Amino acid sequence: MTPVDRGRLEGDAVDVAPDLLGLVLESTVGGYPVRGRIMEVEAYREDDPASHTFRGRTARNLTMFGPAGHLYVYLSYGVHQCANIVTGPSGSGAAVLLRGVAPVSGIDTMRTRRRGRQDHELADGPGKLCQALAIGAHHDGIDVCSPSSEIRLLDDGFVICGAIRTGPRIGISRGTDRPWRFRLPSD
DNA sequence: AAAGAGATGGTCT
DNA sequence: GACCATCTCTTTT
Repeated sequence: MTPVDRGRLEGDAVDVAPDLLGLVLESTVGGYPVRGRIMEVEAYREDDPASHTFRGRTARNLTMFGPAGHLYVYLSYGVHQCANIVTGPSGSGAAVLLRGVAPVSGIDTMRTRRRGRQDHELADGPGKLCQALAIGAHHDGIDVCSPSSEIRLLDDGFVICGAIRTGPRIGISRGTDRPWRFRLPSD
């Protein structure tokens, strides 16, 4: 279980996105360690009409224009938090949306935070994984490559079995032709 | 099994 | 004032 090197995240979001599959997202919020394996992601970049950065810098999307390896957190539909890993060279306005993780450890904490749900639906959506890992707006901008961060990205050497599935992104109305959604089998 | 609708608030036009 | 990078519950086939 080693930290992910920032250099691995500095490429184009569309190339980095499938490389994030299988990595481990860890949260130590509240002193409860929780780990989930990244099963589904989507790439967003500045030249992309579906991206928050498409129309340039704003107060909200500033983190996406910053250095790779930081967390971009935003409020979706006024209800749910969504978390992204910033990618690309600094200033490129790109990130990878974390759409789903599978519990690796701390599953009891996840059950508490997502009371009433079956284990397979603890973190199988962008809003759900933020609930399960207790990721909030105050985590926007934190460095997931730093050992001292509450939210971290780790590599446990997991080897992907089977082909990565790709397809159009979910929940958007523009840029739907870009097949920038990536997921592991058995999600 | 699939489809529909409400919640709810920040962001941008 | 419109538009959401969603989730859950309810209703309909």
